[in-house]
Order: sequence, then structure tokens, then C-alpha cells
Amino acid sequence: MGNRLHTFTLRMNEKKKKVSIYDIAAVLGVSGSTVSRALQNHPAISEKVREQVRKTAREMNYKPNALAVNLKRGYSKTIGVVVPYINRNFFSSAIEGIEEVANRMGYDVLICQSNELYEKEQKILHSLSQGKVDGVIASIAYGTRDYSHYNNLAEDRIPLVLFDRVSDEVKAGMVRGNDYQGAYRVVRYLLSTGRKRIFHCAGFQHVSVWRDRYRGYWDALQAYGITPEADWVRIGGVTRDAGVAFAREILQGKALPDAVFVASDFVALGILLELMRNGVKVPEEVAIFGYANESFDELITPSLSSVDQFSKQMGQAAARMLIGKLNGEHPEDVLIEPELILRDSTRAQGSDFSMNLTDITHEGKL
Amino acid sequence: MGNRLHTFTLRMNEKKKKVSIYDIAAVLGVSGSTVSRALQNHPAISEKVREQVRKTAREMNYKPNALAVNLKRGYSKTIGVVVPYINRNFFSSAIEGIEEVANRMGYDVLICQSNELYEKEQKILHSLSQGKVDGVIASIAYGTRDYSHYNNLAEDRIPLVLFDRVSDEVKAGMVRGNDYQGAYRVVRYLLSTGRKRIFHCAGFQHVSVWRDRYRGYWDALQAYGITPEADWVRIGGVTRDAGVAFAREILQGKALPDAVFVASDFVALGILLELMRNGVKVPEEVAIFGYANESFDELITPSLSSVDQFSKQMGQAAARMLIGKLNGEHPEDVLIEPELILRDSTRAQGSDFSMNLTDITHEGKL
DNA sequence: ATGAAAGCGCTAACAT
DNA sequence: ATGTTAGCGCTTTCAT
Repeated sequence: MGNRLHTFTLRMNEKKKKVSIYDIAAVLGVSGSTVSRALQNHPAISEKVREQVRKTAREMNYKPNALAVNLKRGYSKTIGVVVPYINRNFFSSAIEGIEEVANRMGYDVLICQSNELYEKEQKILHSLSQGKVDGVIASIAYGTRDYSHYNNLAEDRIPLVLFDRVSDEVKAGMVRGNDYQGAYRVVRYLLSTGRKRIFHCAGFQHVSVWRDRYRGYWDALQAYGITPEADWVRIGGVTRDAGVAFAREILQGKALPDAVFVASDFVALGILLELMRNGVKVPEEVAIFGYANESFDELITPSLSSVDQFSKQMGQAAARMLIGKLNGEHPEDVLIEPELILRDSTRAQGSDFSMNLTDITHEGKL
Repeated sequence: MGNRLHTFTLRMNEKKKKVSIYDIAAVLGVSGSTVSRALQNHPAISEKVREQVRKTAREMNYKPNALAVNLKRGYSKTIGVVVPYINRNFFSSAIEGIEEVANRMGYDVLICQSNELYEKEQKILHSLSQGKVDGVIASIAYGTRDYSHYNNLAEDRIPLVLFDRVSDEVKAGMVRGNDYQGAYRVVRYLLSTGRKRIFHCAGFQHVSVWRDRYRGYWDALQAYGITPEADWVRIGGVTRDAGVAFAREILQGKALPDAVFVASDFVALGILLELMRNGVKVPEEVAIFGYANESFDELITPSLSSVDQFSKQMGQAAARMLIGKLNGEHPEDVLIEPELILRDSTRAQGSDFSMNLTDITHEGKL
């Protein structure tokens, strides 16, 4: 038997083919199914054979071919994750949460980034739906306005969970932050510090989260008797450069705002730096409130107030939901309440004015 | 024929199985191989049949099963990428470079993070080597001290390219930054601004890049006649918290350094903030130089001088190298020269002292 | 130009 | 307790 293994080794050195269960079977003089069973700890295999097989497999450096196993089984125990960018704190934390839950439940995670591009997102979903994953967790690229590639997943029996960037046009499980509430409370807080002329820099309005933040902003102002003028609101991209452009527009307006509520931290960063570069004092003249609690928020001067969305929890919830669906359950959608993180960019000035807001605390969280 | 498609559709609604080439073949009354060929634009298939097949495939929402295709073909046109963390600028940029080249060459990219953990890295490589990828690009976790999981890839005929965090114990293609030179030039620059008592906070010395940076630091000082004292050098983790701990040690030493060369930006961040929190002026009293040019470097106050490693290019080079190997070539290792980015944390004081260094420019890059 | 059949590596129902 | 066999969905050689 050792002899047969030796012969096999010699052959390998010439032909360089990968080791299969049949190679092990041949060495041991048993059938392929016996090897297959032994490797899976099938109860019907005798202790002795099981050990022999495992030992030989190890010696021959056998590795099961996942493609063959999955093809045969009809599932891959793999979850596909599609996000716009992996290097944004929000998304990488969400991925962390997804991996944590998925790995615990025996699933692998396949990470893909769309770069906010509709075409790349399409290609990714197409590729994933060729049997590579059992289900998909995604956050929609803002370049996407047609959602058929998402809805097509259903035809391939691939369950889908959307998080953060969701859409009503897609039939899927959803894990969302309460962006409406987050925005509403930001504006209410700014009002409570005496700022009334509050601008809003929004993201594109076909994207759920940016639409909700805009609505929250609007309703909060209305609730306090203020109707935003036309030039208080700007809509655009969610990059630092877009923020710089917003700031320039603001500087050219008739009067500076008391505060700017920005739908994205990256945009807020651009605005903050560009305003300051032009001599505007933050927060003395203009307060700035961002969204997403990116890691740079606390590092810049002044530090940037923002809204924490608990992205890791969102990821965990999304993974739990998807696995639930894979198990034939019908999990309910999840809505996660955000938390305001107060920093220097919205420090109150003189505080000669204060509304009666029950939920303001003094540890920097609201 | 439309009739047969109709019948098929009805059946689908009950049984919900995925569409295979044989379903198309049945509808059209041709053989499976004809469908397969038509879909691949095989020249021997008549124009008419080809069009019919493609049309029906589209109507039936046919998607090839990648598992079956890859199993049959013996390769997957997929590259596995293993990095410690995806949310570090250095790694996400490298991934960007890898994806760019890989996609252009028709490869998919499968992204995995080891979280710097040996065990997770092992599991990932094990999983990838089960036929999921044709080759692997990796940057070694610092929790890893045994490299057999990397060397095992060769037995499965999976080519490997390491970038940044490499090891001589692994037989693989390598794309490295010239960390020795980078460190050497950082120290030379600090010396040129009159700083002589230069400390070094290093990463663990079993990791190539941190060892090289230490050597460059040491040799540069020696070359200028300075021998670091024992307490000038500290070795530890590469997190912000580790930096805070380093700073506390430094504060408790007999005398402050003139400058600290830190092997990682995250550590440098911790040091900088903790020193300043304790009233030490940066750069007036202590200059700080980091490594990796993370995106927060320019956002903090004072902005952090650092070394740009051109990580995107590293990624591109790694991808090109791996694909070369997959094509049976034997690409040479790549060494990329880094660039010093001078910012406020090393601003020269009074400049009463200046060495004759030819490579210092004044645009902030060295 | 098209079809029949073998086989990629594995699992599992069905023998024995 | 173990072996035989039939696929999973696809590609490809060899016939025709």
C-alpha cells in the first residue's frame, strides 16, 4: 500500500494532475464512494477505513474540488456582497458585520465593488448569478437607475437583501437606517443651538437614503415654522470634490448660512475645508453637520459632527436576514435608529437660545 | 416552437429549476452540443441556428452555470486576493490596481481579508485552493509566522504573487516597495533639517517591510555618524492604540527626541495625538514622519509627512505578474521606489542647519 | 453543420 | 460496511 502511494507519487511528478478521491481510492484499493464517505465522516464507514482514508488524503495533499462539490450539491454556501466602495468606513464596517455572522453560520463571503457604476454592478450580479453564490447582499450604486438586474436574481432563485441604499422598485429584504429620523434630528439640533438659516447639500434624489435625508431636513424645518428658500438646497455627487464645488456656490450666494447639513461626510469634508480656506469660521459663522461618521471625522479640525448609522450592525442584520431567507424563512425588514455624534463643527455659539429638546445629552451623543 | 417555449414556461412555474442548455435544446429540437456551440459562436454553427439559440436563451433567461463550465475547463478565470484589511487606503488602492488589470485581461477578482490573523489567512487560502481561483495575490498577515499554507499553493499548481508584505520563506513572485530606501531617505531628510535624536517606532520584525524600514533607519543614522541608543527604537503593533502607548513611553523617557520616524501612519497618528495631548509641540519640538500615505495624513493638524508607496501601481504590477505566470511566463520581481511626501509634521525649524542633499525638492515631494 | 458520448470531481440513492 | 451507478451542467472529441 505504501508502495502504491509511492507509485502514485512518481506518476504525479510527471503528470502534475490534481489529486481526486479516485486517486486515494486507487492507492487504498477501495471505491470512490468509500473515500467520499470517509471524508465526510459518514457513520456507515468503519473506523479503520475512515482513518486510513484520512491519513492517505493528508499525505497526498488532497483537497476537495469545491466546484465539483457545489455543482453536485446545487449550492455553494457562499454569500455575495456588492457595495459601491470597500474603502469607505461605512461599507467596510458593514462587511465586517456580514462576515462575522456569515462565517459563524458556515458561509463564505465573496466581496465585490461596483465603484458606483451601473455597468459594473450589472456585470457583478450577472457573474454571481452563475451559480457562484447562494444569495446576495447589496447596497445599490448611485449610477443605477434601472433595477432589472437586481430583480432578475429572483428568477435564478437567488435571495437578495439590500442594505442602506435600497429601492422600492426592487423586491428584496431590506436593512435600512432611519435616515429620515437622522436628518430630522440633526436639523432639530441645529435649530436648538440658534441656527435658523440651515442649508442642505443632498445626494442624488433617486437614491433612497439621500431622498430620506432631504425629506427629514425639510420636515424638521417646516415643523419649526421655517420654509427653506430655493437656494438653501443643492443636489449633487457625494465626493470631496463635490463638496468643494458646493462651498464655492455657497460663498457666491447673497448670504452665508448659519449651518449646512450635508448628506455625506466626504462632501462635508470638502465644504468644510473650502469654506475655511476662504476665511469662513467653522463653527463660529457656519456650523457643519455630516452623515455616516467616517473615521476622519474626529481627526480634522474642527472635528466634524456626524450621524452614526451602526453600519456593522446593519451588516450583521443583513447577513442574518439573508441566511434566514436561504433557510426558507421570511424575515422582516429591519430599521436601525441612527445616533447623532456632536463634535466641534457644530459647537453652539454663546447658547443664548435653546429649545426644549428632551433627547439632547451632553456626552456628545444625541 | 413558440408552443414548446410556452410549454416550458408552464413547467417552470411549477418546478422552478434553473435553465440549462438542454432546456434550450429541447425547445428548439436540437442537441445540447449545438446549443453550447451556438452560445460560444463556434464557426461550424449556421447563422440561422446560432441566432435562434441566442434568442431563445435570452427569452428563457438562460445563464451558464459557472461551476460546470469551470469544472469542465479546469480553470476559473478568477484571481484570489488576500489582504489583511480592505479598509486601509494602502490595500484598497492596491486592489483597485489589481482589478483594473485583471478585468482588462478577462479575469474576475475574489477579495478576502485575513484581519492580520494567521488562522483566517490559512482558511482563506485553503478555500481558494479548492478550485475557486487560478492564482493568488496576497499580502501576508502579521499574525503569520509559518508560511506552509502559502507554499502549499504550489502543490495545487496555483501560482502566487506576494506584494508589500513578502517573505523569503515563500517561493513566489514578489512586488515590493523599496522600504529600505524609503526609510533611509526619511532619516536623511530629518537629519538635513537639523534633527539628530531620531527615534524609530517599528513594526514586528518578522515582517519584511517593517524589518527593511528599521534597517534603512539604522543605516542612514550610521552613515551620518550617529549610533541610535537602546531606547531610541521601539517595536510593536501597527494600530493607533499602539502609537498612543509608544507616545507614553517616549514621554516617560529622559529626554524627548527631535523626531520620530514611524513605520506606519496609524501608529504615527496615535503618537502625534498623544504627544500633543501632553503639550508637546509638533513639529516645533518633535517632528513625526509616518509611512504609507494614508488618506487621513493630510487631514490632521499638523498634517503628517509620510511615504507614498504607489500602492495602486503595486497592485497593477502584481496582477500583471500573476497573469504572466498563468500564461506560463516567468516574470521578474518588481521593486517600486517610494516617494517622500513632506507635510507640516516635519516642517523645518529655523533651518539653521542644512546638509547638502541633492534630492530635496520644494514641492513637498522628495 | 450537427449529434452522440465521454468525462471534469464529486455525492447519494440504490444495490449488495 | 462497501460498491455501483447515475447524474450535476457543461465542453469537446469523434462520428456522421
